[in-house]
Amino acid sequence: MIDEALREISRGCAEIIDNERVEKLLKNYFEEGKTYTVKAGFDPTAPDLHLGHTVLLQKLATFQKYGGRVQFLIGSFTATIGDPTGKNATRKVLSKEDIIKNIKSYTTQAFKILDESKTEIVYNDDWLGQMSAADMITLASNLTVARMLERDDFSKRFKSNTPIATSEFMYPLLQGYDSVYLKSDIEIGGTDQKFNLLMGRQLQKAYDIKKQQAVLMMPILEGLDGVAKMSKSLGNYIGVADEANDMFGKVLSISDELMWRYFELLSDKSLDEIARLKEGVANNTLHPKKVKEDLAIEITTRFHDEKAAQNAKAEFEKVHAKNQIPTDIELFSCDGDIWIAKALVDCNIEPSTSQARRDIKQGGVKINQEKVFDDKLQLSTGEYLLQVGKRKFAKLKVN
RNA sequence: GGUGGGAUAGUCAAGUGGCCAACGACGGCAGACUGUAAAUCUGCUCCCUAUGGGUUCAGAGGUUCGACUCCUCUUCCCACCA
Repeated sequence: MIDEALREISRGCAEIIDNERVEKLLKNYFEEGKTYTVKAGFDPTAPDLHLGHTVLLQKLATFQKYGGRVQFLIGSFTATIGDPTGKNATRKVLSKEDIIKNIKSYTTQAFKILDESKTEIVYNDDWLGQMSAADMITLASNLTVARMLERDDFSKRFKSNTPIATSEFMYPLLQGYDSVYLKSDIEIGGTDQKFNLLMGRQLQKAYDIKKQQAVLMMPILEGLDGVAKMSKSLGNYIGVADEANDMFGKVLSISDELMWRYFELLSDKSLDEIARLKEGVANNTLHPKKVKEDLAIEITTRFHDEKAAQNAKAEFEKVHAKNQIPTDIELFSCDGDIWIAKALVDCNIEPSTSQARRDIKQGGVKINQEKVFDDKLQLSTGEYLLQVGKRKFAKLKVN
């Protein structure tokens, strides 16, 4: 039992620090029914979760299966500083109102994966906001500047003459102090959080918490480009709240290489089964597209439902494999004749008339399925199906 | 506090009086090829109904026929010294 739980917990993990502690906690749970706390922090800097976040959430859900009580920490205080991790510039600081707004959509999305009854939502504003200047100084004395500058992200910024705000130095300390306050047994986060996560252990020791938290790190999920970390600001993400069609399409657009990564970190399939699929693709008994489709179905089903996922698949085939037009196309209308470039801009499928003209000249624009090359074309009364590239569509009714 | 260096398009980064809407790289968009994949190749990449016009090189002034380039002030960043 314990072994099975351990295996499931360590699946996909990049690193576990203090594995013994994890084992002990599990043992206590299975033998005496004792629960334990698992902390994970989330910065409400963006209102929407994406699959990168769900890697952590799924891991938390696994812990919940085996006696873990999740401390879902909203960094309501720390968000006002901005986590410097992995950033090469000081992050923009959020206003209180933005944060509150973000939290709500954040948690509803999270509970698509987490068991709400085993989750406690905590805000670090509650304790960090109470700290006095003296408390801060005491906290800060736990860390030297030299150590801080050892951090890769800071040292890079330092070397490249990118500014580092002093407040950013406080970030790891505050995150670590959260673990002190919450007396967390385990904390999980991305590998890029290692420094911050370990700070929790160090501070728990400094503040005389008997047991230091175990730390479990998950790999960072690459975004759709397969290179950079999935993030909203880079636009390479699949959002939890994405429409089924988008979600399906986005998964299918990832490279074959990246697909295995997504399988490992996002799929519920067993590692054995994934290995089998991989082998099948390698020896040509399985078509990679088929395998990717299954993954897309699985992920889409998780956030929508089976039916929506199947519809998305059918829609996708229709639009892309058979080159037909999608079912739902946004309809626009205008009065009087309209210049084609202007029409494309008005329908939000081109950013500027200049860009529209360029695309037209390059054969990237279709009207009613026919390529157009005349960038001076006027559309007179009637209904038109406008298309830019492969995936931007709009219907326009000219009155 | 002192001294010196810097700020250029989405990002990095050339340009040091007219040849500059500004080299190049990356990113992005479109086309070809495909499995809407990847890789590759080609074109484009400030805005504007455009062989032309407009607004750009941190901000404000100035010198000049002409400024991203020179001068002054301001803001921000960096380095060294204190």
